[in-house]
Amino acid sequence: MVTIADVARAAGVSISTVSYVMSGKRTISQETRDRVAQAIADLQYSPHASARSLASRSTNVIGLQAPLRSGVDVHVVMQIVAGIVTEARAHHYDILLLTSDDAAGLSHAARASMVDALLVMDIESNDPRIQTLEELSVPTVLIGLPAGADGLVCVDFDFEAAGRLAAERLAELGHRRVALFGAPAEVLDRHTSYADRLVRGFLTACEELGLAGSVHACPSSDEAAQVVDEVLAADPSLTGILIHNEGALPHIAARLAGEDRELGVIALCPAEMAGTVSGLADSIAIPAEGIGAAAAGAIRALLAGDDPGKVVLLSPALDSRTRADA
Amino acid sequence: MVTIADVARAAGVSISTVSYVMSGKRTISQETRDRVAQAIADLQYSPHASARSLASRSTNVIGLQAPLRSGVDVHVVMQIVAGIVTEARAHHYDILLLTSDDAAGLSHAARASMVDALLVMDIESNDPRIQTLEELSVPTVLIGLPAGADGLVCVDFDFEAAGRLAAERLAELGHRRVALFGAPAEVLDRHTSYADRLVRGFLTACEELGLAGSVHACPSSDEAAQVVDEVLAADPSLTGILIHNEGALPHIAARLAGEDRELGVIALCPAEMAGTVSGLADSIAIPAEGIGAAAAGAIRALLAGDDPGKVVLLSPALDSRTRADA
DNA sequence: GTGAAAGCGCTAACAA
DNA sequence: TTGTTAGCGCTTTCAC
Repeated sequence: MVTIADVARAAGVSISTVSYVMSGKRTISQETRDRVAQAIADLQYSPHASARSLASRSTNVIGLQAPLRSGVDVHVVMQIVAGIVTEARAHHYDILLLTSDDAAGLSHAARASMVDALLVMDIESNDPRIQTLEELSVPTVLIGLPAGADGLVCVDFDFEAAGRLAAERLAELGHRRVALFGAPAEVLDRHTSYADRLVRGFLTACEELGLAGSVHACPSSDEAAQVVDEVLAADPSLTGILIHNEGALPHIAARLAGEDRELGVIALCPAEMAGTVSGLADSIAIPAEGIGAAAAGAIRALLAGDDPGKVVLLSPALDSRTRADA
Repeated sequence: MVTIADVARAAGVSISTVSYVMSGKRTISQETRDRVAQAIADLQYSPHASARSLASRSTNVIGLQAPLRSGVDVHVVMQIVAGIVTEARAHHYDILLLTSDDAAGLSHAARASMVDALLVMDIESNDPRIQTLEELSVPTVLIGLPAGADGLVCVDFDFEAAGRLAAERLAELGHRRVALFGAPAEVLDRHTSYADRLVRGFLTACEELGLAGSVHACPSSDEAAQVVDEVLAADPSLTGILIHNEGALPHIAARLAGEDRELGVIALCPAEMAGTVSGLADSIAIPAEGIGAAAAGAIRALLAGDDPGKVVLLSPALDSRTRADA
């Protein structure tokens, strides 16, 4: 293993000079700087991360708690993580994927000084991890918007506005009876933040607009088609539909393609995924990668002492498609 | 921040005693052990990870390079990662998600002593990272099976055997002209290890069995249906089909449901995903989580000085479904 | 069965 | 502009 002392010796300088060349915290003559840089390159030196963080009291690592299972849309999760990773790399941060999904995992990472900050996904409206996080005094960003988001920075797509937007669009298209085919029951039941907010926005807007709106949990498989069948059968004048379920989307779309009545179908999903399906009147893109980037950006701001804002919500937009299909 | 010195003081013992209580590397009287444990609990002490790894020369962290974009099946990737994470946690390892996807990222993590071992996914048949890894002298496991897997441990599902198995099954069902609808062109073009091996196993077996076999890249969207249309149109006596493309699977299955000829369709995908689709004669499960667990297990063996075996391949199995549908 | 103390490789005063 | 050195919090020899 090559240490800073090896580099110093090779360059004929002291170890602090090497350290200062790397950090730039001191003015160094061009000549020594070159010699040190050369030695570093020659020896393929990388400073020992642990030694550095022990001395500097910072790790350049962000702890990430991400949902790896459950009924979550994997595409969305992956893209959010990709956004986090990209933004993190751009600023020389690494991501520690916490292997525990509870509050204890978070406080352990924090207390053991494994991370400079925490990024927590899959937030529920009343998330048990929040109290722990607030006591922890580690810079923290939540992806989601819990009920009592008191002390913590929250970043997310504005699902509530998206629900509203969809309802308005369906009303505009002339639909009076509308339905949201949403997340699996397990996700709704545990009051996952985004699902809760989408439902709230959708139903509130329906009420304001005088629409008859309903919400239906859907399994993320072709069984979703059965749910759709039942709902359509129960209400022959239901014509407006919002779909928010990655796994169910292709199956629901296929099912609706065979329907007689004049439907208006809006999908809420990543943009590429909307392109995968035909028969949509409209879609609202979930900017998954943007969520991740915004969250990582908020962490950076926090660590830099800047104010990222208490709540950062990415606005939804219609992506009207004038396709001839379906 | 609470340090080992705080614990020692609270328990009325020396620092080294606290350390030995935690590591168990020395016999300690029951009484002192209890006092120390009590102090640790009272103070909510977690040893400083960097200090520990600086002194002990090990991090308890595994570096993971995972594919976050491209045409890869996200479900499979997520499940593999979940398997890794679960197995890692069970043995008190954490996962550092490397934010760079090239060889430089790997060698940096290794040289900076950020990790005890490396786990590399999305291996290509001739992967440029392999040489770097071999020079690195860090315990490494690849998920995939590159051409010159000389010095490194490889773990994966046996895609070659799966291709063979599918061909045999199709032959057994009486099909003489068969097709593999596989990964997107980009994945095949860069010779991703699993795609390469599946094709090889499938075509080799076809030849041995006297089947006319063909391979077709498929986009992971409903455009896959067009590929299927063309292939079926071009060969009216093609009846045996193997599908290996998560995104395309529902669309291809839907397309095939409307076909007149007597088809035999096999899907190669995670088991839950197969349950999502109707019209399958058979399926072969990709034990994604098992792959991750096996890979993490191999890392453990490596770190423990045991021999995980040079190549660990999980065997495929048919999951015949006697469904009445389709 | 327990302590004292020498590092691990680095950063950041302090000194020049 | 550069060097010397005291820690950072832990593990692990020695020593008892």
